[in-house]
Amino acid sequence: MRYKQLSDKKENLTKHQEIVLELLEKANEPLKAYSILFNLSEHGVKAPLQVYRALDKLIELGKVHKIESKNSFVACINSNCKANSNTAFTICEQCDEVLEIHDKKIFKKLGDLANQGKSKLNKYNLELYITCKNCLK
Amino acid sequence: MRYKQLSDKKENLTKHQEIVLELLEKANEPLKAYSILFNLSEHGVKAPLQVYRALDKLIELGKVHKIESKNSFVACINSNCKANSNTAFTICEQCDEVLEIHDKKIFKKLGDLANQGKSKLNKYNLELYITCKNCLK
DNA sequence: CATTAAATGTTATAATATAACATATGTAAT
DNA sequence: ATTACATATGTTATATTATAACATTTAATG
Ligand SMILES: [Zn+2]
Ligand SMILES: [Zn+2]
Ligand SMILES: [Zn+2]
Ligand SMILES: [Zn+2]
Repeated sequence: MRYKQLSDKKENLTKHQEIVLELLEKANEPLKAYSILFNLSEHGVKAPLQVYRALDKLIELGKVHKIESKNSFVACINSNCKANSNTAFTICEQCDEVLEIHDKKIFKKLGDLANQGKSKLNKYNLELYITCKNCLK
Repeated sequence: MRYKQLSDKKENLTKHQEIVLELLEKANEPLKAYSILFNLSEHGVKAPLQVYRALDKLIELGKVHKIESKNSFVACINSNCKANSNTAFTICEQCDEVLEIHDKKIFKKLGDLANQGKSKLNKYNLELYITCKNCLK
């Protein structure tokens, strides 16, 4: 197996992958690809492709998720997401806060919705637009 | 109240709205906006905006849904979707078949996932990537 | 018919994402 | 260390998706 260390250890992300991930972790909110690009222009990231390639890899590693309905990206805060691309988020429509849903049974729950067991669930993408508890007050 | 008939009766869609909806209903699969545009160029639809405006209205009416992760649009086959923009689909990764999920309790089920009842679910977008029962064989 | 909201037409442009191809770098086998 | 190979980078151009801005038209209401 090639690139064993690069694949298995998070410390061995490439430079671009690392700074994109760091930026997303600091941001604590979804960022758009071009916003990442502008933020990192001082660090040698000069073209959209450099951002998209880093994002693709980070998504593949489960370290970043894409929020499809916002064309935005967030750092994963759930160590269980390592090897897949499932995403489940709440998004407050008032304050834009985005939180990753933690629910150990979510895969089963969503699988049940799929087709009463006749089909096989591979991956899910769930976006719940809410009014968060702070904004409800 | 203005435009009462236009708002309440599906027969009173505007011309563009009607032909876009008809195309989507005939297609039986998700179509992209520009594919709709090219398909309808013979019917006087000549610019992206004309498609997007019709789609926006149809989505607002619940007659069309957007599949966010595919930037595609489908006609609603569920008469219950009238007044909102909730979407729930299965998407077969092998054959690309897209089906709208019918589940009367889905709103409650997803609401439970949101935040143990501390937040208010307004709208959901669920995309389940599956291998459908035909492709499993 | 005057008022108003909604819909259309049109041109331009913004925002998001990928193609294509050349070069460089890290890993493993000989 | 040389070769082979996969992955990563750099760069330019282009494709795809979506909206801004503004003028004009159409349809319902009173
Ligand atoms: Zn995660
Ligand atoms: Zn909020
Ligand atoms: Zn529907
Ligand atoms: Zn299938």
